[in-house]
Amino acid sequence: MSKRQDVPGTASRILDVAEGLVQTRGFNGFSYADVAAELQVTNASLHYHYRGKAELGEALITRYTSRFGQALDAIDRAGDAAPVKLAAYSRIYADVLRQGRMCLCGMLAADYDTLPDAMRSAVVLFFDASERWLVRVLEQGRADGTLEFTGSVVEVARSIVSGLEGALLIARPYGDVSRFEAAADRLLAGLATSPARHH
Amino acid sequence: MSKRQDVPGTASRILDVAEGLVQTRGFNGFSYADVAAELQVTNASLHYHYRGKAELGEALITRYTSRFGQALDAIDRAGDAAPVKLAAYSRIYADVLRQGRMCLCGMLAADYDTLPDAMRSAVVLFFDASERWLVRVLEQGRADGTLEFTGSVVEVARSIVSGLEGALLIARPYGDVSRFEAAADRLLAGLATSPARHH
DNA sequence: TATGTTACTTACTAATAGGTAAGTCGTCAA
DNA sequence: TTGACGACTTACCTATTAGTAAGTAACATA
Repeated sequence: MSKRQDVPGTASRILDVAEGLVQTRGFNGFSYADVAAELQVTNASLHYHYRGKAELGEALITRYTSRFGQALDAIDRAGDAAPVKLAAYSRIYADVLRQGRMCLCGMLAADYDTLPDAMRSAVVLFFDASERWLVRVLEQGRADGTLEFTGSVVEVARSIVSGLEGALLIARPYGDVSRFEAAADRLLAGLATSPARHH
Repeated sequence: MSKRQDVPGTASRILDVAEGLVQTRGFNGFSYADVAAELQVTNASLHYHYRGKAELGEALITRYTSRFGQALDAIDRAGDAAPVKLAAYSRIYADVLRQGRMCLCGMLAADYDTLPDAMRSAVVLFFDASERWLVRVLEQGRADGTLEFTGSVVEVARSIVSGLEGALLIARPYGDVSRFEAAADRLLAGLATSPARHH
């Protein structure tokens, strides 16, 4: 019933290594051999767990999206005001950058033209899910007066996603987390009402 | 003294093709063979004009940066108000997207970890040049009252660069130029004072 | 104890990668 | 007209790519 070994299991350790490689080098910037070498298994062993690079890529996005969703759920459960939720959201990105990584799906957005169809759809689903969560937070914040903005909620949600992804993208060549933080803070500061005005 | 043929010349046609490939597929998503096939020359001919992929990449960034600089000079020569200049700046990005492309240096920012040193420096120079131009425009706009913003000019300039690059990045999976435009408009609308207030 | 099943390995393969050495062919200046 | 030069091509080469076929050792179940 349970796995023989409860050390993570090769399938998920393959995902761990591949995830890091995609987030730093892109989907066309790593090979099965890179993953195999780091795990000290053979190339063929990877093919046992994931039929091909396309399937590995799909599994990568699926797991990443589900973990991201869990992080968003955790933010929801904390039950803070909308501006605090948005700050927590941007902290997810900052943490990725602190590991010297790009957002997995941001990286794959750059590689989009070269991706197999199943991966393309999965990337879009990630951004859609992010957008839906942000829309809910923005609506909450506007309703309770903690957020203030012009234009549609969807447009604001999209500009947050693209603003944070862009800030990640540009911060990496400069190796400078504070560059990301400054951009993220500006982005979100433009939405929050001054604390005095709340309620 | 002048070229035998004034049809573009192979060296620059190589750059044209490679540029398109990098902007759509990334630096690790194309090969010398792809470029050679499209130009109907041999692989070895590319090596004659550019010693290796690293040198080709460098030439690509240098030309792109210089063309970008020319576009910025043209905006300056038009002598419009700062908000108009910023709109023209964002139009450069929109035009790239309309060709189904990512900004060359935005794409290379994603590939950054895999790039040779010379290419890395050149990418950073591109962003620095963009930032310097934006800083001048922002200072001009603040001085003449056409722009209004909190925080340092440099931070605003950086948030414009990363905001536009991110909007490009995310718009491509959706194949939707209007997604970019909406984000770009929001980004710049937050800086302009209402026309009535000018001077 | 036979029969699977899981998680691999060894030993390949064909295609593609970037790159090189040596030659060819037309043009041009002396 | 000769010889140098620019712009290539032919013919390689080696490493790496993703991927496969067949086997095996360890365990589990009946």
